[in-house]
Amino acid sequence: MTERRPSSERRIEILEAALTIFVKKGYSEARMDDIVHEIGLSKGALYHHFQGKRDLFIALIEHWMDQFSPIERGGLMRAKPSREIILHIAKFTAKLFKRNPNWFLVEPEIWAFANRDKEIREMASHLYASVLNEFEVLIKRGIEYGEFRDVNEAMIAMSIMTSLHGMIWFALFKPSDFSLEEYVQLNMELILDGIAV
Amino acid sequence: MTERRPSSERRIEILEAALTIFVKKGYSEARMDDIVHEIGLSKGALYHHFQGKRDLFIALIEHWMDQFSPIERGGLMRAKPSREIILHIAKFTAKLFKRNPNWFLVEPEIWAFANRDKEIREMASHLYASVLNEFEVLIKRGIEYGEFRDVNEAMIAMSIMTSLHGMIWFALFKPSDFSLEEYVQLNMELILDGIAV
DNA sequence: TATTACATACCGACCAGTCGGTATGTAATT
DNA sequence: AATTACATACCGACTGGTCGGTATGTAATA
Repeated sequence: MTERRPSSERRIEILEAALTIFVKKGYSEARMDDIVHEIGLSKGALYHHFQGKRDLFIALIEHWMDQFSPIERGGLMRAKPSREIILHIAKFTAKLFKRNPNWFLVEPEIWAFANRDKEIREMASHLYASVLNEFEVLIKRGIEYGEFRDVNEAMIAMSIMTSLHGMIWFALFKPSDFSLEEYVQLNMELILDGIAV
Repeated sequence: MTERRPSSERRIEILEAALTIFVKKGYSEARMDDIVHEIGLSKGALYHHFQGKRDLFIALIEHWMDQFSPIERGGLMRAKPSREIILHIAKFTAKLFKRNPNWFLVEPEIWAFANRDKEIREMASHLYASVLNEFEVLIKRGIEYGEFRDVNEAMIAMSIMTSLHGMIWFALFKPSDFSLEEYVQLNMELILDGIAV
């Protein structure tokens, strides 16, 4: 029998295994047995910690959203110009991606699920809204301080988020022309230069 | 019994039904019976025209890629500046999206499949490479004619494609701040202004 | 000794794919 | 213009493996 561990720890371990499997095979093709096998646990154990597959996936999304909260705090240095903060967030995100691509590669899976599940769609909507809002605030601030032109901040926030999402496409189809960091960096500068006064 | 129709017609009818179902439920959750039910056909008929589910999906991707070939010819007016052509393609794409969102909403499904199926990944890679190439050519041309600064054309091409992909996110999470057309238009102008001399 | 963390054996709904058969063409032969 | 021969389009009951979930047990821990 596997070493016993407190539920709080084991849950996280399961969630991480689930992430790996869900990314590799996709939600529907992922087997509960695969996940359990990944950590040498039993099905009974899995169902002891989670109610079922959907429940596990929702827990995973919650866990996933927590992992991204550091980004929200990426704007620690409130003193600096918005441009610097946004570039920092972008660089930080790219680094995060390099270290753990799976956190990003689940996203299409979440999208797909959101498309047919209202609750999950609302969860995702909520997250994206808060990310967008953070960028909007930064841009608004930049406009007020005469750093940016008087642009539509919601639009620019979306452009930024879309660019960051481009990383996922990048990871899937691996274009060889340039590196991920270059892409994020240059793309972000393109946007920021575009709205500079 | 359903009216008999030549294979060429019936295949397309099935592919269109498959598109609807795959978008609504996702590949794995889509049932062959769902597809067949959509057009009032029998399972036997479906398996007469296609070898299986995966085969059907591959055929769908091929059909899907054909639908996008007009985009490649969106740059008919070779005389005009690249900026105009690119804006035109973007507008055209947005219009296409409005008219038939399903053609775009399968894309996450294709991505997800590409992630676990080499053949499909290569098909998708090939398409994206050709789309990227078209934009690259346009940008290179713009640089040569002194329309754009001396930028990395591969990078900008990716920025453009990423922005267009943002439409999918848009359709899924429907932000209320502005319309799809506005997003595409403004986003594209942002990029093009950014690389203008 | 009650509870928590796990294991094992098992269930049964579900669904891709099969297959024997029918119906409707179409083109050569008489 | 029948008749024969073959091809294409379609039907739907059936099956067999798969996999999410459950029932029941046991060992560790508090």
